[in-house]
Amino acid sequence: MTIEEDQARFLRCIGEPTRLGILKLLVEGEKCVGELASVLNKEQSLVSHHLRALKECNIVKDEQEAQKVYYKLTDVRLARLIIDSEALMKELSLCKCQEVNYGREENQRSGEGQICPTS
Amino acid sequence: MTIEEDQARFLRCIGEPTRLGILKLLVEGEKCVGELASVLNKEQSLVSHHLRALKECNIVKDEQEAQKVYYKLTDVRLARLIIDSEALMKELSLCKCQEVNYGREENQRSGEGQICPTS
DNA sequence: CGTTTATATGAATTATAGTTCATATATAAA
DNA sequence: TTTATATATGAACTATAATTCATATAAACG
Repeated sequence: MTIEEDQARFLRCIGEPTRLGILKLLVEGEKCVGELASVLNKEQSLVSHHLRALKECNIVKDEQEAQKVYYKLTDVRLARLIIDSEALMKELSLCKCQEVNYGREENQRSGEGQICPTS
Repeated sequence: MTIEEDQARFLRCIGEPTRLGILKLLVEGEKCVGELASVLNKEQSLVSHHLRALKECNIVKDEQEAQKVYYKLTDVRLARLIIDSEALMKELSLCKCQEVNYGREENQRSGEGQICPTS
């Protein structure tokens, strides 16, 4: 089991339309299953299946309160990931030819090709 | 076609083990197909298929140079996304019960539940 | 208790995606 | 102008995942 397999599972878990819908609602605050289903206009069982998938990836956690079960994000940084990836996706689909300053390996000058530019 | 569908496609495109392997190599600098295939120890045609998928999502772009075709990330921020999501995934899988300070909607006090805490 | 409300689950179906293999294309080199 | 090298492609196969439906569980309420 490689790190890429784990990371892929994690990203694919987030990368499903209905689950993204759920997660974006949970960014605003915790919600119960029925609430999610009705807002998203999806079947309760479908939402339940998706919540289970999210829970298995530790992306959400649940808490029972009377009959209802409330779900919330396990970590605030998930909200960032969701929001940032949406923004990035939008930009990339608009601008297919945005330049990146990595050089060919043999041509790299120092300072280029760094992963996290100080901005 | 909703924004969640687009975003899901984008995240799923990144969220595949071999493509993540490719992308992590491209974070270091551009590479040609054969180079990627040999480092990853995968068939050339498989890598080629995956590169096409990445290209269709505007995640990578290619540039021919003699017989070789070099691929690179379209945007530096993709490196950030890949690195940050790996870090987050690792933390979440270690710590399944990390608290997040969103309140139930009806219980939210001002300042809680904000998306991007100033940190 | 029986009934309503809320959620979960499993099996069956359908849809989507990854992989392999054979082969096509295209540039460069002999 | 044939041969070698590098990459792309399409079809067939296989694997994985999403959706639906029927039903199970479980708490609350009359």
